[in-house]
Amino acid sequence: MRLAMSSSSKSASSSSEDEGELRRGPWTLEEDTLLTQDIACHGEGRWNLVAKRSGLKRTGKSCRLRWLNYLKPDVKRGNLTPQEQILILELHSKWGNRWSKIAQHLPGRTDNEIKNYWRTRVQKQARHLKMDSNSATFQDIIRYVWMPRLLQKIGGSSSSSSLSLPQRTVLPQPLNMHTQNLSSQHISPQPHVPSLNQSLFIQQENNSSSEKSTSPSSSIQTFRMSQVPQIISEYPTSPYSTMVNGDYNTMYTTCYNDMENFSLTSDTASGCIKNPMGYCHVVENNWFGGDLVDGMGNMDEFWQQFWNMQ
DNA sequence: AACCCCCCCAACCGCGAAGCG
DNA sequence: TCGCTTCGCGGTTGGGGGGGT
Repeated sequence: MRLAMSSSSKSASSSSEDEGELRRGPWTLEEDTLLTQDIACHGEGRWNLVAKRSGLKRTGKSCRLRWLNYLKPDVKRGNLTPQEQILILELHSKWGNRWSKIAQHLPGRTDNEIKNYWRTRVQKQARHLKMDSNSATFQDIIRYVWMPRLLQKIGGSSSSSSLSLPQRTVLPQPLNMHTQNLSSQHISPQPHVPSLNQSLFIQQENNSSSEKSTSPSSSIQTFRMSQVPQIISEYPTSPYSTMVNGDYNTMYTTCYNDMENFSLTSDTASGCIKNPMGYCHVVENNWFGGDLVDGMGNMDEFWQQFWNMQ
């Protein structure tokens, strides 16, 4: 606990805070009550005044933060719903780290909470992928992996959602044209929700296997994830076809050749491969446990399964 | 049971913007 | 216009707790 101000702390006292020691650290129930009562009587704002008037040995700043992030009645507690997560991902791609602006579109959620979500969940995955979370490649992963996964969760949930996506939300929609090919599959995607495999993986028909991972001059084709839909639609008979024929023994290797590009190859080996061009992930076809609709409690679980495949 | 490690999130900090006399 | 105060934002920190060994 760091309730008392440590003597080494620098900006402990500023201007009008000389009388008595300022408290820091976690708020007590008594402090919460004092603050809540004061705001109930006098309203928000003039936070330094609130701090003095209520008798709290806190800075106005601290009072404001406590109220806005915790005590305010409409602050929503608990985990972010998939809908909220999608909204955050989408709005962040649009506005970057404008947390308060993003928070305005999530009623009851604070900028602090959204910022924490981004740092602890999203940036963590970027770190694992050895990517900059702002890189185009990682943005593509969010759009073509993460968001479809969340959409599946929403679509797969029978409960009605209280938060609907705004009209402008651009849903990931690669490869919808292949949905009809799934009729014989165990995969049963929700309407308009491409399955993860559909979204991401394309299979190389001539399996030239292991040397791909060691020779940068092999037939690896490199493209951005966002190009996948176009590539497939433009070259339906190319060496690549969508992975819809259910060869569940095939291993897939996703090779990130650099920060901006990646290539997709197939391989029969398992494990993690380093190739001279960069970092490779070997992903088993059934890395999602077979049925894409079932069993994914949350995105952490999703990523957990992803990394367990490494 | 004890210890360690890591993650989460509440709270803090610095700084620039806005407001005001 | 200036200087002071207040507000609000984004980045960072570190305590608590859960999970693993």
